[in-house]
Amino acid sequence: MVRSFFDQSRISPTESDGTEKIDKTSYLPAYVQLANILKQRISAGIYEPGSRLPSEASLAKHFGLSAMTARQAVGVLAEEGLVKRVQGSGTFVQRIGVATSHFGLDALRDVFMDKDNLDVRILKATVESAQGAPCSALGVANGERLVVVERLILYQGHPFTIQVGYARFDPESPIVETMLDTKMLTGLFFENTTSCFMKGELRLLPAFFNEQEAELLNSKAGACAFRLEHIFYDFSDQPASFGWFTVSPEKMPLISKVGVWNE
Amino acid sequence: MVRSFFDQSRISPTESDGTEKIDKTSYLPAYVQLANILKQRISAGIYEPGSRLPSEASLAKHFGLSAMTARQAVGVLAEEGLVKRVQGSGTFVQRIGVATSHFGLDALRDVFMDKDNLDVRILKATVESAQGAPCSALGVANGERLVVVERLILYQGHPFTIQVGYARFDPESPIVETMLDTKMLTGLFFENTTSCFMKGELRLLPAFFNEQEAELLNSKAGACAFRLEHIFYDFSDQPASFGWFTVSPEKMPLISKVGVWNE
DNA sequence: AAGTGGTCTAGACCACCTA
DNA sequence: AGGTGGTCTAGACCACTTT
Repeated sequence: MVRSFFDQSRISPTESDGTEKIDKTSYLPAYVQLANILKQRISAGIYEPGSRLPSEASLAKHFGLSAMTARQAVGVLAEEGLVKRVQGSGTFVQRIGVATSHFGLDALRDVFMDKDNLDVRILKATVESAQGAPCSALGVANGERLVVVERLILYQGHPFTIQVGYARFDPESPIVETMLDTKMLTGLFFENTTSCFMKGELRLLPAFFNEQEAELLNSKAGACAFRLEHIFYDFSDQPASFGWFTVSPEKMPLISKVGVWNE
Repeated sequence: MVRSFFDQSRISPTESDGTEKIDKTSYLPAYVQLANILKQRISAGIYEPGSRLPSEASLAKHFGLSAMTARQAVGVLAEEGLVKRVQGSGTFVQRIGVATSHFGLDALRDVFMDKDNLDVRILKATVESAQGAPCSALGVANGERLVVVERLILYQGHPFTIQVGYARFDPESPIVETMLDTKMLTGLFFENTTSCFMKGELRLLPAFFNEQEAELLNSKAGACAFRLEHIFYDFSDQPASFGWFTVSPEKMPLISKVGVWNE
């Protein structure tokens, strides 16, 4: 059997003796303690990938908890993707793999939240005829007038990203008002403002810097970059705004951990 | 006041009359029904961004539910990022923005799960001297021997992605065994196999196809692509395997929806 | 002190799967 | 039929924030 290389003694030098208890006086909630015990057992190979976890009822009984608390513990592992619940059947240990993973825009959020160190320069703010991607993204006829705004966003004094934004040209629209606001930092596409959008769609794409972008962002033309496209919809579900951020992968690393990391 | 363009009458043509009830005979769980009511109120502007949701206790009372059930409903919105809970203070409606978002590798998962339509060709399987990225990623000395495997993965008969993988050369290691297995599909980096890794780290990068990749994947050299790097660690927390997938953005779209989409 | 989210209990019933 | 996860109740106490 191939797995003989990975028998228990080799897997888990710090063997788990099965005597783990829940410390009800601990500041750590019981469900977190149980979740940690389960994680440790998974990482030690006691619960192998593909196998079934003890039922929530038996966990509750064994650890002296109520069923809801045991369930909450299993829920932690389920949210982390370590385990998969199947109604009527059981909870099964998942094998780790590249596809069970997701990437958050934490780096972007951290930068946008740190308002004190943010600065914005308007590179361009005009009205143009619609054509190409913005035209189809906003669902407007070719040649219709669109507001175009380009911004250079600096973080801690250094160029961070370039944003390009399009919107239908409507003098009464507060979207256009906001787009043309020079204090754009407190404007669209950031959490810290009064937004008039209820939903949006983001798309992450690989791209490379053109010469202008490379110069503005202190990079090299042709270097690879992320392009984060965004479409926001207004209250009548019409696409109201389209645009994208261009940012280098160094400034927005997309990293994801899978499996058991905290033991 | 700028928001005058967005007063209630304009926001919500299908006004919510506040008479929503929980149908306890419905097949839809009560907490889902309440979550939907809350979402609708948010999308209708009844709960504006930044404002506080009714407390879980008052929701429970108003809708005739127990506190736990009301809490579960609010939890749905919290998981979706529509709302943020602050202990001791309340639950607040979040404004939508680019940074409150995450991208899953659904497309990759769908392909890797559909084993019937998958095919793998080994492009290369050799032992080389370590240098460069694989060398530092695996934490081995320059010049140490590494197993290198390159695979072309086809989906429904068409080239889908190229994978390159490195591992320390250890004749006894089942990792190497698995890497050199020509039936690699049922091998490493996929969920549907016996894995000997307990944790891994993924990194998503922008890249472009080189000539070989472009030819194998029916694309053009210089076209932008995603590069999904992966490092897996063995039971002693040593990096055991390093590699990456190269895949075109058309075949692995990374899309994320934010805000209220189901009304 | 009052209100809020966070945890927890000891039950209960249901939908689903497997034997 | 029995086991499993999924939902739900009606309480309780705690930690934290606001007043």
